[in-house]
Amino acid sequence: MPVVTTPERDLVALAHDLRIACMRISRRVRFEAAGEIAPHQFSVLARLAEQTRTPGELAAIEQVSPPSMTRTVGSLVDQGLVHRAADASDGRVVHLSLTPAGQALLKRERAQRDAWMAARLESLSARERELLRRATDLLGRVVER
Amino acid sequence: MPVVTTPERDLVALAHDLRIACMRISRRVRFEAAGEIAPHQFSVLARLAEQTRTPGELAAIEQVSPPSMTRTVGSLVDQGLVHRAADASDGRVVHLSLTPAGQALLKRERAQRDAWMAARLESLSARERELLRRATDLLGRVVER
DNA sequence: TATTGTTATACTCTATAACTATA
DNA sequence: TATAGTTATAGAGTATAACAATA
Repeated sequence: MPVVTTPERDLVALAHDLRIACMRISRRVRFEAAGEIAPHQFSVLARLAEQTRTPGELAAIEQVSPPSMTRTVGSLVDQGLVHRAADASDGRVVHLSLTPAGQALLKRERAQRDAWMAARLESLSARERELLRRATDLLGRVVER
Repeated sequence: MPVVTTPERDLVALAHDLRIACMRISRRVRFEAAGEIAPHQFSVLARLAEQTRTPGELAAIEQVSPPSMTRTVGSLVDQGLVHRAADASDGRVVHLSLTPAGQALLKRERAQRDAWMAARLESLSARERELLRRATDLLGRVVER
């Protein structure tokens, strides 16, 4: 029986294989380069590294309820990783930012994850790395909002 | 100031960007193609689709404690997605497998995830898809055990 | 009255320790 | 005595509902 190859079929097959590859890498990074804090805490630190945010903003970005974010932030504050600051003009608002310890921890975690990934790529040829370089740029472009 | 580019630096930069791209895709698949069951339940169904396994094997593979797996499996059994069977010769052992409903649910979930990914790739040219095809194969080879 | 954030309470997933059944 | 699995209990993370403070 001949294999019928249509563009649609190719696309779905590629989508499947690519998704599996990405999710497998993601899973193994989280498992094998697991660090000092939980994933949801890491995620919040990463958001706060971009810019100062309020609890409400973080809850929306991370798609959790405000009470959950209150709890997560509270834990990070207790660990000395995040700083709470009052707003100058609106007494309801809280501004959250990373402490130096929070910045240092985030940097360590990221280095650990990058090291895991780099170790997988070490055996590749220059040509293969160039292929992945271009594929990475393409992926970034394709999934951006 | 000239940019100094060493092979090591390139490798780490690629590892970082590639890791970020993969984890972002993984995250968005889980968020935006979220289905009827929780991620840890999905993961167990996927393992049981490969082959019949015992609770202890699943706990080891998923890196959770045996009691946690007992609970997860219990929930899946209650939902009619997984079947428990006694071992013929060893009364302590339990064999777990997917029910038809479990197989169907797993198939639906995977189709939903693939559809999300395929939608991102739709706008790509044939040349770009070929690039991703080769990158996907490379990734699979690089991270395999 | 609307908004921001927290507290009250409950449910789920996780873990360690203890227990049951079997080998 | 060791192994496979479950039950007992407790610790996080999450959710909805109710509350406090502020605009």
